[in-house]
Amino acid sequence: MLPSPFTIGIPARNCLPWHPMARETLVDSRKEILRTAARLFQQRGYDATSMNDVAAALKLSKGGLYHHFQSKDEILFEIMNHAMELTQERVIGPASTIADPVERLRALIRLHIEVVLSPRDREITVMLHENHPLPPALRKRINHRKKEYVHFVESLIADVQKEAQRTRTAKGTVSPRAAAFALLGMINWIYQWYKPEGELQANNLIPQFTELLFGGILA
Amino acid sequence: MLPSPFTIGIPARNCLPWHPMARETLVDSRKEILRTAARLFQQRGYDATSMNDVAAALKLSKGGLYHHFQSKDEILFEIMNHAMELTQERVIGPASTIADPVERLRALIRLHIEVVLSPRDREITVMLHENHPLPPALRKRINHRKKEYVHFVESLIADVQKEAQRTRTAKGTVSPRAAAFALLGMINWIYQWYKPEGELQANNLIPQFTELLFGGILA
DNA sequence: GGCAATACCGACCGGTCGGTCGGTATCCCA
DNA sequence: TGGGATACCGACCGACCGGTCGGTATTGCC
Repeated sequence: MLPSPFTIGIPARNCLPWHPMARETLVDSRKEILRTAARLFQQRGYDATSMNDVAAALKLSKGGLYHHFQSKDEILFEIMNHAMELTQERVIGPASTIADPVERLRALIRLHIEVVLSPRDREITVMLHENHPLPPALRKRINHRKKEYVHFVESLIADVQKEAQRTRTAKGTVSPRAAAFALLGMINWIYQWYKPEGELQANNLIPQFTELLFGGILA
Repeated sequence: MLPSPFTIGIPARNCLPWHPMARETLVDSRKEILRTAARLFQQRGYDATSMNDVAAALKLSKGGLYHHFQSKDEILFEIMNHAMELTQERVIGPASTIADPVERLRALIRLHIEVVLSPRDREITVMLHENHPLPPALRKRINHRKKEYVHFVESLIADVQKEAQRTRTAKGTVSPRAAAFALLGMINWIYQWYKPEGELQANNLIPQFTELLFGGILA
C-alpha cells in the first residue's frame, strides 16, 4: 500500500526512536476510531455526522479526536482505503487462488456479497455511498483502485466465457465489460434494500445472483 | 398523487379567488427551481449544496428562494416525488400498455435505463443517491413508492418465467424477487460509473443488460 | 524520581448553515 | 388610478460546523 498523504504529513513521530507500546496503542486507537466513524457515517451519512458526534460515540472530546486524525477528510479517506484493502484480501485474494475460471467467478460473487453484507465491515458501504465528499486528489486514488477491481472482474468473466465456448457450445454474446458492471451493480446495490430480517437473505441471495449471472453470460 | 405535506401548509393562496397568470408563473417558478436544485444536488450532493448556492444559480436571493419553498427538505422531497412520477409515466406507464410479457420486460429495461441516463432528468439520480437526508416521515412515502415499483418488476419477471415455462422448456429457477433486485441494482448503479464519452454507451448498454437478464431468468 | 512524549480536555475561533423578516418594486384587476 | 397580492431583496439570527490551542493528567523509560 502506498503511504497515505496524511500519515506522511503527521508530526515527527515516525522519525523518532521507536516506542513499541506507544506505537501499538496509537494504531489501535486509530483503528477503533475508524470503526466507530464508519458506523456513524453509514447510519447518518458523512456530511450529517459531525466530528463531535464521532468523538462523543468514542467518549472522547473533539480535541482528543483531533489528536489522532488531522481532519474529517482523513478519516473518510482512511475508511475508504481500508474498504479497498478489505476487498483485496477478502475477495480478490482468496478468489485468485482458484485455478478453474468458473469456480473462481463463483467464489468472487460469494465473497463479494459476503463482504457487502458483513455487519462488521461498514467501511464497504461507506465507500460505496460517499464519493462526493472526498477531495478530488484523494477521490482519484480510491477510484483508481475501484477501476482495477472492475478490470479484474471483467477479465474473469472473459475467462469463463472463453472456457465455456471451448468446452461447450455456449454463445456468450454479452460483453465482459457490460457483464462486469452489471454484476458489480447488482451486488453493490444490495445495501440499498437489504434487511437482515427480510425474506431474501444472504444464503438465498448468493446462489440466486450466481445463477443469474452465469445464465446471463453463457446464454 | 396525494397532496404534499408542504403544499397543504402553504399560506392562503389556494383558498383565494383564482388568478390564472399568477398561479401559472408560480408553478413554473417552482418547477424551474426544482430543476436547478436537482442539477446542483446531483453534482455536489445535497448536504454540500447550500440554499445560497441554489438561489445564486437561479440569480435569486436566498430570501426570494424561500418565497417559493418553505425549507430545503421540501425541495428535496419534491425532487424525489417528481422522480417517482417520472418513473411512473415514462417507465411503468408505457411498459404497461404492452401485452406480451417478454416484450413488456424488454421495454421496461430499455425505458428504465433511458430514464436513468437522461441528462435532463437529474431528479432520478438524486432520488437514487440521497435518501439519508430526508426526514423519516417523507422518506417513508418515497420508500413506499419505490417498493411498489419493485413489486411491479417482480411480477413482470414472474410472468415472463411462467410464459417461458409454458411455451418452451425453460427452467427459470431464479426467484422473481431476487431477479428484480438484481435488475434494479444493475440499472440503478449505472449512474455511479457511466460516462457519456466512455466506451460503453447507452445503445450498447440496453441490449447487453437485456440479454444478460433474460439469459439469467430463463436459464 | 525525573523527564519526555503521549493522550486528552475544554474553551475558543472564524465561517457558514438553514431560515426569518421588514421593506419595496411590480403587476393585475377593478 | 388605486389597492391588494405577488415576487423579490438583503440584512440579520442563532446554531453548529471543522478545526486550533494552551494546558494538564498519565504513562513508560532512564
